[in-house]
Amino acid sequence: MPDRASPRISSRKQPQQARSAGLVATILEAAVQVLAKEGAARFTTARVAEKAGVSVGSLYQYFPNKAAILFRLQSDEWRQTADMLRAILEDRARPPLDRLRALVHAFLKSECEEAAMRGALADAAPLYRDAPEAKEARGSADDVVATFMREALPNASDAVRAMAGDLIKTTVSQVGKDYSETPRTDAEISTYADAMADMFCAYLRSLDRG
Amino acid sequence: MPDRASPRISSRKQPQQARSAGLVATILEAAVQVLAKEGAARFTTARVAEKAGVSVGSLYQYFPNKAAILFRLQSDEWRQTADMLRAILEDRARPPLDRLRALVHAFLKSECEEAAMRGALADAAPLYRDAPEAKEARGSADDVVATFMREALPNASDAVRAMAGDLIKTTVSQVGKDYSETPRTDAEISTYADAMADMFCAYLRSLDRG
DNA sequence: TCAAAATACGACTAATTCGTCATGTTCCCT
DNA sequence: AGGGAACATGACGAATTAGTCGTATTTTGA
Repeated sequence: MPDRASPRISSRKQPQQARSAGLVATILEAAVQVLAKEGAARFTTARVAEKAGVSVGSLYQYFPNKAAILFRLQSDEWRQTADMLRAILEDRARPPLDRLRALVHAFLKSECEEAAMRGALADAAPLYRDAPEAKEARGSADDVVATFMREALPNASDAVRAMAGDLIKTTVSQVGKDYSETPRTDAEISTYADAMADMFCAYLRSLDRG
Repeated sequence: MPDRASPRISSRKQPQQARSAGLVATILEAAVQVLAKEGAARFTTARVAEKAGVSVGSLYQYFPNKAAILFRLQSDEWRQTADMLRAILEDRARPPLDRLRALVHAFLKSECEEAAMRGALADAAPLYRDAPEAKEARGSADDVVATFMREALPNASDAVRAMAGDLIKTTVSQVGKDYSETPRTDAEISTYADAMADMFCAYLRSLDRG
């Protein structure tokens, strides 16, 4: 239940010359830094512009509003991790549960990197999450998981598969966010990932048996 | 990474006459409604005061700032659900895994009630979560879970028990929040709770075996 | 070369918000 | 009854913020 309206978030205009393309990149980099260092509450267009060494006016020429910058950052994150996870899940050479374990490790590790920025981005979620563009993005991971679950649970019903897939998806994503809120060593991350993977594997095996 | 400082959040003064005690109650009720109906972004002291039929000045006599109201709401929630969950986990008459299942059901159901208000409260978390008072509250659930894990995993090592307890705690809490973000029927909630409980049970059984 | 298009600038406005304080009202106790 | 303490009021100040717009500068292409 964020801001009243869900204003458009799409790009205002596309950069056409080289300098403006660079400017957009500069703004996004500055946005990441402001978000990580100052937090969601102090993330303002003015601060981003200043950090980028650019005027607010220029900023608003390529982003219609503040939410658009945040959405763009979130979008880029999603694309990046989605690609990574898809590559793991679709590698049919490995047994399904192996892939699941690899996925948990990769995801948890990725969540723990740039944790400050990701946390602040989550804090700012109310500003962009209700935009129509954001809703579309959510649905894209579903088919990949569904395909995977058919391989992992050949003997289960569709309903069970859907439920299990949903549960794993939600668990990995939400627990990952929570876990990454405090700093962790690589060893800790790996141990925790193994525990999560153990849990999923035990669950899927029990489902597949009956 | 919320607001710069973590200002005091404790009560400014205690109500001493009956009318002011009632006033505090009225304010809290109004706060719940504003939070649920308007969302975190539009939760302001002025709006709460208006909804309560009270002046801002009166509000600030019992709450030092806006965060204090939010923290109080969150605090009350925590106390309430913590009591409920403790009662379930400590009922030694039932087998541990039964209790765990009951806990998942109770928690998920509770999360899905007043979901709008709880969601908004979560959105506002950056405002109060770094206050010292909030940090204390977190640690209280740990012993209950630890005790339970000793019963549920008599054959496992302490390290494994701690990890499993942490994982279950985090999963229930985080997945519960995520799941309750969209409206659910009782049947859906129950099915999902069963799936989660199945997962935990399968995990704990596999841990206890080896 | 030069005009038009694209880009960059930053002072400014309108709106919103938190929290205070001087003043008025109600309650309690003797 | 009446005096002091507790309580209640709401206009107001100070601060912050999102986004605009008229102007200046740079690039492009003919």
